[in-house]
Amino acid sequence: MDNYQTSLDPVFHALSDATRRAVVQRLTQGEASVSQLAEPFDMALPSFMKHIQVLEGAGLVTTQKQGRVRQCRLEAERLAAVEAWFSEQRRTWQSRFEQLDSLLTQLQSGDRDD
Amino acid sequence: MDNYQTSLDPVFHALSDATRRAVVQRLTQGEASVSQLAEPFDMALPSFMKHIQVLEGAGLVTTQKQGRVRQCRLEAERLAAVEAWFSEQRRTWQSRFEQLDSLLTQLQSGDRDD
DNA sequence: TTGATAGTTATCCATGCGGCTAACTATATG
DNA sequence: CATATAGTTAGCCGCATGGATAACTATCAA
Repeated sequence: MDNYQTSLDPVFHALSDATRRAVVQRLTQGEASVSQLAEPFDMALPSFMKHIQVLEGAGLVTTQKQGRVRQCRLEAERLAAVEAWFSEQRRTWQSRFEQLDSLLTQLQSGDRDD
Repeated sequence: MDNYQTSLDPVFHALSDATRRAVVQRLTQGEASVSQLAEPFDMALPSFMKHIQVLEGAGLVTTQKQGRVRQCRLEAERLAAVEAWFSEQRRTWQSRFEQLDSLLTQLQSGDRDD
């Protein structure tokens, strides 16, 4: 229950690069081959391949070779796992915020004791 | 509208480290000084300070010096901005998924034409 | 079978990152 | 004033990252 936190390291790292985020974004629309994914980027193929490998290592993308073509697809559950981390943070932060808010309301109503 | 994507780089990078995520998590509960934040970690202070600086550089945390103490607080809007990126991805992915689903349903109903 | 296509492997390079120590500044406090 | 406390600054180190090129393998098409 705490352990999954550790595995977030590579996922966040994978998403910390604009090229890789663009690839993820592209893959939300459906599968694509490596060269299809690489096409928009002014980058040598081996360099681009590293990005794919980082995404794959993070579990955000899975790939499969069909003939000489490697198809890539998004692992949406992994994205969802990261979203869950944010929800958790927001939950704590919001509950504190609401406590502060109600405290402030109390203080204000106590102020005007005319 | 596309530009904010670029600024996500440092935020994701900041969150790609377990120490920094733990700091964020701690700060959801309220402000804290640098040494209070550093206490759980077996790390020299200057090393820890770098983490705070990374978080600050990403806009996830703001700090303010009161006397010799530096207070840190979470910038929740920044967290929310990242959450928004995920929602965007999920939105695209889900709509594609629903299309595939309805397509599949159509094919199945076409199958049993007895 | 001869190309062209799609990746892969190997190697190199500059820069950045996450840790450290040592030495310093500035503020409380006895 | 003297000393402890809370950060800060500077510099070092090893390793990872993101880019490149060159040369290779494997598959598809004419």
